[in-house]
Amino acid sequence: MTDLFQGPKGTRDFLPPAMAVRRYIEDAWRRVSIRFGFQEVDGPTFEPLDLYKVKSGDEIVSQLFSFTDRGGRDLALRPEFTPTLARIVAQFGAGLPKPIKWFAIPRCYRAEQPQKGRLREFIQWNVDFIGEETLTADKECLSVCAAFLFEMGLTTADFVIAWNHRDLMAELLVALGIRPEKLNDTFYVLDRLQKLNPVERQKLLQARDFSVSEQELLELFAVETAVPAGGRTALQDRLQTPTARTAYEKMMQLHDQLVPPELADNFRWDVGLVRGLAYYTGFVFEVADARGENRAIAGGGRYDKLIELFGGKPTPAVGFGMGDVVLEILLRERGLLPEHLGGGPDVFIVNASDDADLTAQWASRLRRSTFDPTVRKITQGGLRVQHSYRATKNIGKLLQEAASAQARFALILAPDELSRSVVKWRDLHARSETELPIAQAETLIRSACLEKGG
RNA sequence: GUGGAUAUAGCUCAGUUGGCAGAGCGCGAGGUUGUGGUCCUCGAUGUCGCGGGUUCGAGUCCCGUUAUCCACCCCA
Repeated sequence: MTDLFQGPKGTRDFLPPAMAVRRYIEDAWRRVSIRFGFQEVDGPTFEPLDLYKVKSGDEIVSQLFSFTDRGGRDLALRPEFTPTLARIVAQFGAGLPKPIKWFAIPRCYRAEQPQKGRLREFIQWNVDFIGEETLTADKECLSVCAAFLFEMGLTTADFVIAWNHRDLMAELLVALGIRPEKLNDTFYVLDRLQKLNPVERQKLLQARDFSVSEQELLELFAVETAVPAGGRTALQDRLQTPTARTAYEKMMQLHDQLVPPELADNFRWDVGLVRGLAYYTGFVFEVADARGENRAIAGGGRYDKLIELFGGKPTPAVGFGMGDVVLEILLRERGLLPEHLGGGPDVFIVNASDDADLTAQWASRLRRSTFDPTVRKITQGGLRVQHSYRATKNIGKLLQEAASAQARFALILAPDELSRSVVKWRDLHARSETELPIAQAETLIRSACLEKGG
């Protein structure tokens, strides 16, 4: 015990129940992506270190797991997928039909301090819409994201989507009196103002050297974030110049153009939303727990310059990522993880006869699938078959094992029936039983399993 | 990186002023010569996270260390 190795800090072991949950989530990601016409891709788990240094931002770079190979090349485990995607598109995009609609389910790595919802190794669903500069692409990303959340049983009461637009926001801020050279500081401050109390806010604003009128304006933003469309607010009262009014109007128009109808109630312009990734160019969004209890569920935005930065043709792109860790916590908290994920076998063989070989014979017959070479497809799938590895012929005990394995049917091989050339076929859910003539048993069993929703 | 809490069986945990290492669940074998998650009996598994100190004696007190959880920073 004391000498056992433990998994590295911030990693997980997936025993069968945990693996079943992971598969449940990944399958849904894949299913929804494909339904919207996205195709799955993947890339290497590690990349040149410089790929992330160029444009991901200091925060990401400080969390990289990096190493040097024997040829002296600096490499890093991928902390996110977007740079890999942009690299691939920069290299191969020219020959691909546009738009490119891709999704990926990569494992990613960040060397940060593990905590609730944040680990050092996680799985992140990525959906990217590349080569389309109109809002159609942004909207479709929002719709895919929402469709998945609904698919898992979440409702508009469970999550909110906050959005912002960096360029329009900059325009608005300048029009409202922020000095252009203070824009970066302003974004930095806006991102955290709402989480601070008035005294802390004051300190932060003074530390960043804002003028009195700038401080007053930012204080307003701090109090009034996530402005609902249409409502008259203190911010609207500040729109005294035509340019300010225009900038604000553009923002509101964008809101109306972006919002998917099914999300009207929980789609909000959030002046405090900036997002740390340095490659985002305009529209950005983040999906949050409506109860405010968890970390961001998903986040994304436009990165129109990243592909050309990696040497590709100028290509507009928008996408988002969703991590498995927070999502699983959220689904668990809301009671939305089904029980018995993974399911049990179709047939559990209970062999109470003296012939131990019978178990293997029946198992191999039922497991067999039929491959048709002319259509290059499996035309009849093999059944999922299990049996006991214990010596006992106690039918009660063996049925108990069948039940705890979540089997749907039990095939009972016992001396009395075998001497009459029949087997017993028990429906473990209905607790009903019939006899099948051995000669037709395989056919009857296959159709029974198929009927039961196989 | 910084702070707080925690660490005892596979899991969840109890363990009194320092005095023989415990329960429940799970796991294994059996109880009825052939029918279910129940019941009964029996069984295995521990250097009490690791290292040091105090003491006649440490799971218990002290110091260090590692890991986990929570929070900060930031975000999937």
